[in-house]
Amino acid sequence: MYICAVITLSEENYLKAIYHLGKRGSQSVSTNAIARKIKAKASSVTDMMKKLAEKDLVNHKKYQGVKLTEDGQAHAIKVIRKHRLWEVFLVEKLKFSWDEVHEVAEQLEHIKSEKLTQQLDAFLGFPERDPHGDPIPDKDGNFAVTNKILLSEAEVDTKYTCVGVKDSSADFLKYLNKYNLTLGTELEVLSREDFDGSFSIRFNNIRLNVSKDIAANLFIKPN
Amino acid sequence: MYICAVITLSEENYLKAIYHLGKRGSQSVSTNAIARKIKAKASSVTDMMKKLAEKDLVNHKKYQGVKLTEDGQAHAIKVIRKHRLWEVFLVEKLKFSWDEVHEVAEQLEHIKSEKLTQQLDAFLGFPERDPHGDPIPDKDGNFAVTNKILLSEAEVDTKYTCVGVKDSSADFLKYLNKYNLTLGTELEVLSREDFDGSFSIRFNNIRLNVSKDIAANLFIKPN
DNA sequence: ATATATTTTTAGGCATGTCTAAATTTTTAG
DNA sequence: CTAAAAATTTAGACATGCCTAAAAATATAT
Repeated sequence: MYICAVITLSEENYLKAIYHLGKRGSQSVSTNAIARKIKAKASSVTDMMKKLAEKDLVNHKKYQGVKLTEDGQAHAIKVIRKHRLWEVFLVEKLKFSWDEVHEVAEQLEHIKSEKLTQQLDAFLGFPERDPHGDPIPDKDGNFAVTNKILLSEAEVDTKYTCVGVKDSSADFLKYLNKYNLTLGTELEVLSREDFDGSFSIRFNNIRLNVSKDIAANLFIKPN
Repeated sequence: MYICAVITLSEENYLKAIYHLGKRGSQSVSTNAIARKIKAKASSVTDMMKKLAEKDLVNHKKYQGVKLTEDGQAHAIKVIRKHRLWEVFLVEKLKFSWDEVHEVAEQLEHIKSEKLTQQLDAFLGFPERDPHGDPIPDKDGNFAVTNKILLSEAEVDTKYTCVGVKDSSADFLKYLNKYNLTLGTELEVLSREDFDGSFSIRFNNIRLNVSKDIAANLFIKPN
């Protein structure tokens, strides 16, 4: 068995960013996109890409962006698995609200212990999704995919179920809390305004107008 | 309220080391002692002591060692609180054995989130001791003290209860596992050999000879 | 008391991960 | 097609936290 070089906390954050930006690591990602995500300068990203390429975690062609290698993708998925498991733990066991978990999970996702991850998974009952509706990879890196769409892409006069959020910033989640729009809520799309891209929806017997920005961050699936 | 400067992971490890070496931070600790504990060179310790002194976490008199300030002690206790709470979590909830928890707790103790610590404490039922018998500080930094002694200091022909371990290295704990010598076990001290400092003890109806080294690492209290 | 040994500090160097400023390559627009 | 704009990389710098080697202070032993 081959000994995996130590991957630092910083490197893990880059791998995760590249994974998310490149649609699960399948696409090539630009230096600038990574810089925005990581909140670092492009030059810092280039430096790090050289290091990750050296470790065979990404393929880097000068001026052409990077793509995760098999190894890089596998590692990114491990970090994401830990992040999402910890989120479930925080909400289910420690009574955190879904808008409070992200920051803490960002720290916990870097804890290195195979046994910890496995046992945590078992303790939580092998959950399939985190509190934001995102799928949790299993120990082999496989995870469920749903035929989810964004509310902004929904058909009018159709019924859906809310299954996830694209943006899990506290502000967005607090908005959903305010209107009791939780995952699993059934909703009907009543109309769409061409002028501003806003939607009128009905759920729990209330009618709500949501802006284009809200609609572009809420995942739903047809009933 | 005053804003506490960020304390790095490395700084936290030094604070913890000084706390343990200086008998809960009450005594002055030498540079070399810290270096041994941290497994770093004395010169690195001096560098770090300057930084900690700058942040008012230790008092450092040149060539005279360091002592924790109130702030430094309070912070060390917070780290120790987290370390011990996570150990309880790993053993009670995730089925870790007491000889496996240390390394993982060393990572988890640095996670920064007041709420996480408080909720974890509550989730575990506000435990008073960790799996090795060490007291867990409460949120204000107070913790139980027991009149424990080392087996090596025990009276012959006296009955005691095993309440903790001084050294919690995996090797020592595995030795105790082997003989089923768990915390809470009642034992009788039968004799002590002047020649090698070993003890003969009886517990669970078995008789066992333990070396000086074992005796110097097992805490007991009189029944 | 003084020479030797030990401890501690200083000085200078190195890797990590970041930055700014300048140079280079690629993309876009006229 | 070429000039300007945008993206990317290079070069050089800095803070952190560690190191080695040498100097300084303290402790120990005869």
